[in-house]
Amino acid sequence: MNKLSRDFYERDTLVVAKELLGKYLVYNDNDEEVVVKITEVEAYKGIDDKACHTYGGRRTPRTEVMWGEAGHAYIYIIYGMYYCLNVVTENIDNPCAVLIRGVKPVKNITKMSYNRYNKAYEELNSYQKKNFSNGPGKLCKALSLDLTQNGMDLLSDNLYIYDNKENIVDIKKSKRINIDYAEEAADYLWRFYI
DNA sequence: TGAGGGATGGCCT
DNA sequence: GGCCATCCCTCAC
Repeated sequence: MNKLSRDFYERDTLVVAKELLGKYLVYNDNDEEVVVKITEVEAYKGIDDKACHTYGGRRTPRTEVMWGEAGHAYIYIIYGMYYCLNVVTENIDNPCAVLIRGVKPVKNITKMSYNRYNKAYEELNSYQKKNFSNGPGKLCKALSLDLTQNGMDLLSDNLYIYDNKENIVDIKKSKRINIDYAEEAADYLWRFYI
């Protein structure tokens, strides 16, 4: 098992974001292991990035984890109803993160399906299967992540990312999603997907 | 297949 | 009091 090291996360956010594609995210929930493959991410580059929660040096209870050590999970509530999972990057006091926007189930899809729809995967309709975990709120629901896991160390045994040694060749990029308020930063091509 | 809109509540000023 | 790194349903085509 090639669990990603602290060094991996303590680097430039754009580099980490791209290299997270194809990696496997593991969550041990009550001794039931769920594994997914990361397929879509976005980079949020700290105090100079108008789309970032820490833009302008904002440091609040919500963003506190981003100001800390790289390799921890930053989870927040969005639109009052959903959770988003981020990975903290760069150094302490340089509050950057990578948002995990999409994943594909690798192991224990049954548990994920019950988390998501309270149904077996085989019972889902084609729309539900197609949109199973292709969004930040959806993947948190599928993995059963909420604020309980905020700040969790990704070098722990409960929540971590490992390198499956898959060769990712064709990385696509685009503007980040739903950050129209971010002026010129809304045009940066900091969304990466495979 | 895509656009349009409602739900919903914590966070921050 | 306004904003928001979303999701899902509806409806039209």
